[in-house]
Amino acid sequence: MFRLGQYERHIRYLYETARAGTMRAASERLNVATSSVSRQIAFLESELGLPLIERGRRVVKLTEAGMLLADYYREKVAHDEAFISQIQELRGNRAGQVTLAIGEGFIGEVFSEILKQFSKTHPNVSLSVRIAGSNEVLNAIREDDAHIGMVFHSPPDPKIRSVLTLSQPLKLIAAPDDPVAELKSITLPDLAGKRLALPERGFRIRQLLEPAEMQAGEALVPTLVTNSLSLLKQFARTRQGVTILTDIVVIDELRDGSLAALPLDHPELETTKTQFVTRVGRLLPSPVVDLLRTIEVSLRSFGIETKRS
Amino acid sequence: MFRLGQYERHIRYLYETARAGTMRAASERLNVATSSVSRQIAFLESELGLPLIERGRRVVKLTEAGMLLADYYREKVAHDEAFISQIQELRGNRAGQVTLAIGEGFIGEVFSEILKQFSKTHPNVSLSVRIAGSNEVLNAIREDDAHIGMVFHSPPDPKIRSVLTLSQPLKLIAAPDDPVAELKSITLPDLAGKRLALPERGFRIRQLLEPAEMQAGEALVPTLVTNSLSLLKQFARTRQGVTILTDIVVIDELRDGSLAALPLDHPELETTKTQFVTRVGRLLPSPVVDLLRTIEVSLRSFGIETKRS
DNA sequence: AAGTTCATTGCCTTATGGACAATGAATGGC
DNA sequence: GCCATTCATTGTCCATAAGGCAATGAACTT
Repeated sequence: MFRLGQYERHIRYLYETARAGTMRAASERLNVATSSVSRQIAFLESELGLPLIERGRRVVKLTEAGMLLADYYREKVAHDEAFISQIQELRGNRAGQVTLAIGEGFIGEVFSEILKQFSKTHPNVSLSVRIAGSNEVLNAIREDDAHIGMVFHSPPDPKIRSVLTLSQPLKLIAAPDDPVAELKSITLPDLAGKRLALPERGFRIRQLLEPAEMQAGEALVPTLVTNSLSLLKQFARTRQGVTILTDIVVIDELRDGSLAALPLDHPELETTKTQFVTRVGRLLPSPVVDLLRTIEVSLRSFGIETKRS
Repeated sequence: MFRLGQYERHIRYLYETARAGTMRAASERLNVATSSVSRQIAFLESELGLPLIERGRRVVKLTEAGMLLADYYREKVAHDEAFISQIQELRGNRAGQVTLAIGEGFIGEVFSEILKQFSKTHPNVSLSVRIAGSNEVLNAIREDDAHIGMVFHSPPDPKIRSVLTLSQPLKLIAAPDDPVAELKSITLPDLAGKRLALPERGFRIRQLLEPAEMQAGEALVPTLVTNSLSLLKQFARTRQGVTILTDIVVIDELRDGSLAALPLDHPELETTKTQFVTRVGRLLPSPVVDLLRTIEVSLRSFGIETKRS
């Protein structure tokens, strides 16, 4: 099959010859010998099986086929330029795409504030945010379907690297006027009599609670089990009972005082983390690095401690 | 100054590598040694000063810059193709290749008649027709694997341009001597008692029916579910029951009287379209444009309304 | 007709792409 | 957790296409 791409040089020589009027002038502008120009054009003609210039005159004139080629070349140059300017933008980090995969419950005012801020400083970067369960998030990271993942206490994984860690102990979440909200902290056995809402088994929170229950010899008996984190919040806010979540999930409510949080007195539950993760060995485009930095700075400014890792 | 044209080969290798998944596979398709592919890509990266592929994984994945290059290359190839067809025309023989990607169910006597007609007027153009599901069709268009796609009611997509639209309301299809065939039109609730055959979930027809069912408060309970449209037709023709399709799928049977169609009385289902689509911004080789015109004219002569768009 | 001004051709040089083989790195099977 | 595969990279050598130079040829000027 005929590959036009092989002939870029040939076509350029033809084009310059047409512009300059003679091969000699073209060869000067191109900084090559006239013989080269002549040869390349002749070769192109033989490949196409069509004459491209009308010979035997003082100034070179293109045939119809030659003009088609010239038009083609002009467009190609324009196309190339457009592409190069895209690359330039990319070099300057001015453009690109960043995809995030975020565990449920992390989106809220704080998070959208962060994204808003990033969009302001990187107007040409398009952001894509996908909400998913922990395992889906990790999978998206492993498969490079997302640059950054945000998950709660992900288990170590040879393909996953944690780049930013927030200490996010599990806490008891209650309405501010609930009597327990007065306490400094609370233990699992203390929860025995309380009405409790928990996420479904399969949520990482449950997976962390279970061994702790075993250890404390106290099985938690939830009144409500749901896969909706906002239902859990509502359960507590409307004083139906209490629930167990982390700060960042209820940060909006903590700030406006519609919910209160108190530490759970249990070593395993106080050391849980929320992590921003990427794939091990993945080269991150610079806008992604910028976003990570933005996240770090913003969280700090919201009073949330972060740790690089 | 940086001349992109010098790197046609390099970019092609990169592109094929991305398509094939590994350099090795690409090198086979390109009929060169893997080492060449590796070298050319590495060289291109050093010239651009940007990484193009993410190393150290089983299947090669392009970086952002790599994707830009792939897009660039696709367009370049399309551009080249268009140019070559111009040259062919100049030579006098209208030759070339046109590839179609067609949703299942659209092939029938009418369609093969159209192709036959086109072949007669363009004896040197080779036609390639690929039958596929809606999503595959759209993908083939996005990747320039096909010039023209034919799909049923495709959702808007920034890379897809609809060039020809046929109004193709969903209709109830029944045998002509089935009592329902006497009606002027029918509503979804009217179907309650009927034996019904439907395509599998995942077919666009089902995706359109579902919201309509919700809206009508009437879930359709199919007797038969299949991924074979001809089985659906047969189901109706042999009086086992009725099905839901569009005119063009059963146009042969409507014309010879072995099936009847009546409108479904539902706003969403009466406005569905069948579309001929191309990639946005693709410069179409002239035989492709000719084929589109042939399609338009032929459909008209078969009494099917078309609308350019 | 002679002198310019180009284009073409022959011959040699050089740079680039490619083949092949060895080495390294990562993955999947058992 | 180790071994076998499967790729990718690197070194060495070779073929070839493009370029330089010089000689030749063709067309236009005066």
